[in-house]
Amino acid sequence: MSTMQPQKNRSTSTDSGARVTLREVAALAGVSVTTASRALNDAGRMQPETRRRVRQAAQTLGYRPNSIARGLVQNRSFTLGLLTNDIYGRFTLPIATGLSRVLADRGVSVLLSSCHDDPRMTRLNLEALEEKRVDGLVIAGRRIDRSLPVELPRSGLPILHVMSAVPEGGVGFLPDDRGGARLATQHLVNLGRRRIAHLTGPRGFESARLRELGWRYTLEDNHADAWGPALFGEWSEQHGFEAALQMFGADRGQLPPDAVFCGNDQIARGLIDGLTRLGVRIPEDVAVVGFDNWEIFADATRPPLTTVDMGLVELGRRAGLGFLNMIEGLPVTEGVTHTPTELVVRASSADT
Amino acid sequence: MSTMQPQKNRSTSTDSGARVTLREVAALAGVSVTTASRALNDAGRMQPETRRRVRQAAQTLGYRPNSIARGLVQNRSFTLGLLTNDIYGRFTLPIATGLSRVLADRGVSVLLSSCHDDPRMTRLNLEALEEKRVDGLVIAGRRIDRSLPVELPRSGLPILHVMSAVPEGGVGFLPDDRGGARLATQHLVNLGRRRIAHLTGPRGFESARLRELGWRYTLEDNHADAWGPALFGEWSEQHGFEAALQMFGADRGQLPPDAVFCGNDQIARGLIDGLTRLGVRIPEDVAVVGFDNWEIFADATRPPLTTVDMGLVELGRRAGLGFLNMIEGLPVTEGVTHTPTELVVRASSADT
DNA sequence: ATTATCTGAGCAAACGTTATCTCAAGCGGC
DNA sequence: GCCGCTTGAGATAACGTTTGCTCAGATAAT
Repeated sequence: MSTMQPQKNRSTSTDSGARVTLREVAALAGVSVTTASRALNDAGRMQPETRRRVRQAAQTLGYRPNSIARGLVQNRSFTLGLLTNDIYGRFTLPIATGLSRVLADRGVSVLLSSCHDDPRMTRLNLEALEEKRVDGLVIAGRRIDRSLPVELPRSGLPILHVMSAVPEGGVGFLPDDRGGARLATQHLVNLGRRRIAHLTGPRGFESARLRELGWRYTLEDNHADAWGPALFGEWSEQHGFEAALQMFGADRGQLPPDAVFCGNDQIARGLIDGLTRLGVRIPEDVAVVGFDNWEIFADATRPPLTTVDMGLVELGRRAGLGFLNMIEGLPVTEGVTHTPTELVVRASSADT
Repeated sequence: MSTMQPQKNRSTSTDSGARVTLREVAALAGVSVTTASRALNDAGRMQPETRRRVRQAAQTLGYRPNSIARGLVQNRSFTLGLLTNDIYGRFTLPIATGLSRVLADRGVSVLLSSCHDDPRMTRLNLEALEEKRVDGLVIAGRRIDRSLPVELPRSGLPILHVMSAVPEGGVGFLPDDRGGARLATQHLVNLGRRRIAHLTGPRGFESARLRELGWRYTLEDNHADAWGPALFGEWSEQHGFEAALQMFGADRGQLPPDAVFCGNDQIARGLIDGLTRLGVRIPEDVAVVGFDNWEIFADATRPPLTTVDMGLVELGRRAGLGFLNMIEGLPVTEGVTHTPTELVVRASSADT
């Protein structure tokens, strides 16, 4: 055990721990604080030489502008609040990555608040974000048809919803579930498969319904028949595993599917396990495509799984751009924007 | 498309969008700003009645203190920077949860910066955190024997390392890998297993080495023999799957193990898949224990997997407490603190 | 020459708090 | 009735920026 003192250095000349302020930069450059400020911000008019001198001084002293002071006068915090109920961050972290990728260059950082569907926690977090005067709020959920238990604050604050229900008149970004399903299904059609089944999560999930629609419509577009109706169930390996037996096990008086589009990678994983056990060959007998591109699953199946990537990083990026537009008063697409998905082809749907 | 104007309301009397300031609260309560500030902060001496009146006024107006202004004068931002290279957030998000759980009550929020092992990104993020004047920094990695590619900033700033290498003289929090391995192994011993194998990740990982040590020492403590040396390999299902064949497939002129302690849940998953295929019964013939309690795996194995939970939320909590102590100049344990793990017993090691 | 315009730069006032003094009133002790 | 002490509260100066205004000198227009 040892005691560490917090630093309490109100700048005394050359105290190395103390932060250097604009005043010191100005002094070194031989200009006023005003001029120094303008020089560093590329604002105002001035002799190029003066600007250069100030820059040089800032460099020498290792000056870092104090974002707090700047925030006070500009009434901004250069901060975006990310409120999420995602515990393991499967969705939230890629989105956060995309967000900061566009925001970092603009000096905006992300304040992460995970409230575990706990209203008290949510309120506490929201109050903290409010006091920190975040420049905007991103509400990130886990499913696109539920909203967080959150009473949204003062009007005028830019708010974006991602991976969650978007309220009337709100701005939101969701992955294009239907489009992703189309990509997957079209891919299977293109491979020459003609008996394409769909195996997915609970009917109660909007995502499941949208993916089913994408599957069905794509088949229609191609004048192909579906292999039976979609099999709704749990978002679990168990569900996929059991479906394998159901589709191939007993004689159903019907040819089994030659391709299965699964609503997520877990289901696909279970299905593949089940099929493998039954001696069904993948992709020769049945091609399998998943959804999510959760690599821990997609790479673990044998063979590796072709799957739809939701492009969550890109989704975060777009949300970030939307946010930037909002705080600058530029036009922003109201309502829901669907961001593109991408098919990642692996061996489970290889051309045979 | 529609245009949304940013709010630009410098408080004009009762403009509903404008933030209410302390001045207005003070006016309503009929006191000076100074007094209002003290009343709300439980500071100074004053008539209880006065304090009450100010509180009431603040309540009425929906006053939220401006953390930025407060930060400027107190030279704090009430913000903690969390720098991580974890992409999917498997480790980082639980840690962040633990962190904010203790920090939220103290008004401290978490600024998330994920730098993907990209030095440029890291520097950019670090600069942003520096300009935001974070009160401290938590460096969160993915493995305990590597540090992030990061040049740490001004001395005096509290820095904590979690799930990453802790530099000389630094403060760090790591899960107790060895202790977790002991829990797992002792559990198997207590079940009466006598031929306990260990199947884990690459030797190059400190975690793998520590878990192996915990396994070995626990066996020694119990005067039990190990079932062969530990099998190091990949952190993958593949590795577990192949090990199953190796242990049980060919005749090795040796009794197979009656228990396997795996270095992580993926390996355990692969092992169980392999064993099941070989017709080995779990837990009757072989008990299996994993490490990580990654529920997506632990619940997917059949039977469900007994595994060691690293207690990452608790780890985050402790790191948060450490941070609070540091900024208050209280004693902090230097060096590495190992936080407790917990055994989560499921059917794969049920008593038979 | 005289006036208008432009240029480069500084002064001073914000921004919303907290912190350091100051001060008046009340009160008990002598 | 004077002195010290406490109590309650306000005035004022920070904190480190940005920004509107001012202003002297240079340059261009009349």
